[in-house]
Amino acid sequence: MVREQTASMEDYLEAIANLREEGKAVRVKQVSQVLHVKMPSVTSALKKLSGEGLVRHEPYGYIELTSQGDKAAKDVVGRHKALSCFFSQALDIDPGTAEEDACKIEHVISRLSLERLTKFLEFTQACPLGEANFSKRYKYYLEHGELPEECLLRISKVKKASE
Amino acid sequence: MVREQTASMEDYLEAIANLREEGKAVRVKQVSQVLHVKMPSVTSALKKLSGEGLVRHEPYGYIELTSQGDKAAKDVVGRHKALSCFFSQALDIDPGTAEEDACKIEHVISRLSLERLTKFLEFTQACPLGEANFSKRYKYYLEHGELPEECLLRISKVKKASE
DNA sequence: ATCTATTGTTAGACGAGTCTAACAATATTC
DNA sequence: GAATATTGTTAGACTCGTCTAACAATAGAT
Repeated sequence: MVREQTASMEDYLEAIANLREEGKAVRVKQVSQVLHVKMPSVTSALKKLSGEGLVRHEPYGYIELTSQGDKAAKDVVGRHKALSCFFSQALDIDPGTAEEDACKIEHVISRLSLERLTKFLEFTQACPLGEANFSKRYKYYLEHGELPEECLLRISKVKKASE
Repeated sequence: MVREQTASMEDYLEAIANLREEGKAVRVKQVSQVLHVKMPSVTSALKKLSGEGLVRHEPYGYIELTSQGDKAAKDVVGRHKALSCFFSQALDIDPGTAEEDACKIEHVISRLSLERLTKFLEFTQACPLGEANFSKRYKYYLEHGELPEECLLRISKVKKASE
C-alpha cells in the first residue's frame, strides 16, 4: 500500500513528477518555483521524503523519485487530471479555476467519489440526448438559465401523460 | 466581506451552527464531540473566533455566533450542503462518503465550481431524457458498465447518419 | 449543604510546514 | 583560474492546530 502523505508532501511529489514529465531539470529551485515556496522548504520536504524512501536526492544534485515515490506521484497526478478534466469538461469551468480546484481537492477527495466523477464524465460524453448530447444542453442551461427547448418539450409531454 | 478562515475554524463555525440548528445545547463538550477533538482545542478555537468577533462565549457558558459569525457559518454550511447533495444525488454516492467528502472539499472549492456543481445538479434533475431522466441512465451506466439501450440506439443512428 | 461527577480552562509540549538569515557549494564569466 | 552570481543547505524562529496533565468551576445527588 502506498504510504499516506500529507497534502504538502503530495504537492512535492506531484511537482517533481510533473517537472520530470516536462523534461525539465528537477532541482530544488524549480520545485520551489512551481510550488511557490522558498528553497529551504523544498530541502526540508526532500529530507522527509528521502527518509520515507520516496525520493532520491544527493545534496546539490538532481532530484529523482524512487519507484515507490513514482507510484505515489502517479496516483496524485491521476487524481489531479481526473478532477481538472471533470471541472473543465463536465462543468465547463475555465482551465485556470479547474486547475486550482483540482490542486486542492486532489488531496482530500475519496477514491469512490473520484471514480464516480470519472464515470460521470465518461457517461455524459458518451450518452447522446436527442440531437444534442448532454454537455451541449448543460451549456445552454448555463448560458440561458433555463432548459433548452427539447427538454421543455419532453417535460410538457410527461406532464400531459400524467394528467 | 467575510473574513477568510482556515479549514479548522470553518469547522468550528459549522459545528456551532449545526448544533444550534438542531436545537441542542451549544457547549464546549458538544462541539468537541462533533469534531472529534479534545475540549482544550475547542476552548482555544473559541478564543480565536471571539477575538475576531465571530463568536460570543463567556467562560463556562453557552456558545453563540455573532451575526457576523452566523453569516460565515451559513456560508460554510451552504457549501457543505451543495456538495453533499451533489455527491449523493448526482453521483449516487452513499450518504456517509458524500458527507465525508463534503466536509473536506467545502473548505477548498472555489465559488465558481460550487455554483456550477449546483447548476449541474439542478439541470440533471430538471432535464428529462427520453423516457428516463439523466439520473436514471447514469445509474444504469454505473451498474452495468455500459450505456443503456436508448443511448446506444441514438449512437448507432448518429453513426449511420454520418456514414 | 456538602460531596462527587462532569464540564471547562490553563499551561505547556509537540508536529507539520513555512519562513529568514547566514553560510556553503557549484556555475559562470571575464 | 579568480571573482562573482546562482543555487542549495543549515539553523532557528514562527504559526497553526492539536494534544496531555493539572487545576477550576458548575451541576447533580444524597
